[in-house]
Amino acid sequence: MAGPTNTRFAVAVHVLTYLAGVEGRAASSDELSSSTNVNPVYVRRVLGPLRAAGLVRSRPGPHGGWELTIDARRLPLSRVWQLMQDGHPVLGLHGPDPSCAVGRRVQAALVSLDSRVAGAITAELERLTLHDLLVAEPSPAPPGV
Amino acid sequence: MAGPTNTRFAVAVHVLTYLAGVEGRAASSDELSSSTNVNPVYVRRVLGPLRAAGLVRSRPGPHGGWELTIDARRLPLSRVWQLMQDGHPVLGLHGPDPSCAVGRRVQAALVSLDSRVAGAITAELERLTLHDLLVAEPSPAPPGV
DNA sequence: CGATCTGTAGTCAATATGACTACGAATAAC
DNA sequence: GTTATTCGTAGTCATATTGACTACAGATCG
Repeated sequence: MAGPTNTRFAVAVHVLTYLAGVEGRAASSDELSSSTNVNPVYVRRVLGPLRAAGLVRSRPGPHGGWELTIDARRLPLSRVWQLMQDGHPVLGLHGPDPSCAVGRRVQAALVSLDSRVAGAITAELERLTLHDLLVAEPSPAPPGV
Repeated sequence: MAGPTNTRFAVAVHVLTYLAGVEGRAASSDELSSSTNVNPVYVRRVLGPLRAAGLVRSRPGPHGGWELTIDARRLPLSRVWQLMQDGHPVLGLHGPDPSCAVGRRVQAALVSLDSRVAGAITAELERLTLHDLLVAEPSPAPPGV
């Protein structure tokens, strides 16, 4: 189980925090790209679901870009996680032999377990809002950069 | 965040449940392969860490194979999960621009969040033992197989 | 010895992930 | 209107992960 190689949640949190920090003006996907170090197209693709959920707004054209449309204090990270997870299973599932009773039982148990684990993650992330990240203790700048 | 494509935990749980069900004799990786529907080599690779942790034992030769060496009632699934996870992050991380303060702050927050999420998952899985899977309500056989 | 099984290296195909190019459509400034 | 900016999205490509599969050495039992 080498961890997920998927950075969507991390990028989403990063971008939202960034937007919360520059409240008042819009930030382009190019600007967000520089801070996150991922491709601007990828930024736009990650932000798509967040816009659909009403967390951010985007506008094309000069002085366009992305803006937060929700109070950072009222945005728990669980919301972001759920939007990025989009119902996908947390625990990987296999495809056991359907004619094996043990296989069917384990499979059913794993599916139900997955919901519970997703719930546990949600509950844990519920306790932290975007605003908490904004006021978090800043890390020191790395030396020699 | 398309879920993990990794089935190690699922296979491990499946195999352990299977072994708990045939207590008394050893099951070969070929037999386990049939039930789980994964390659026998993969089964052996998944079981490696579980053996190292003392959950199972293996013996080569005729009538050899794998045996559970621990009471299923005393084996919480969290143990299995931790062994398969092996310290890997649960939330994917990105590599933000180190010269950006927001980036550093978010990065640090995500790392700490990851521990908390892993802890939440562990706590949830702690509540279920291998034995609970053994006595779980069996699913009905799928029709037409 | 010979059959059976594990242990492990190594190859391969399928899939996931993101970087990147490209271009159309929307918007603002002039 | 014209031009510059920025989003929206399709599509390609390199890389990494995953797990199937082959192969074979070593252990064990009859």
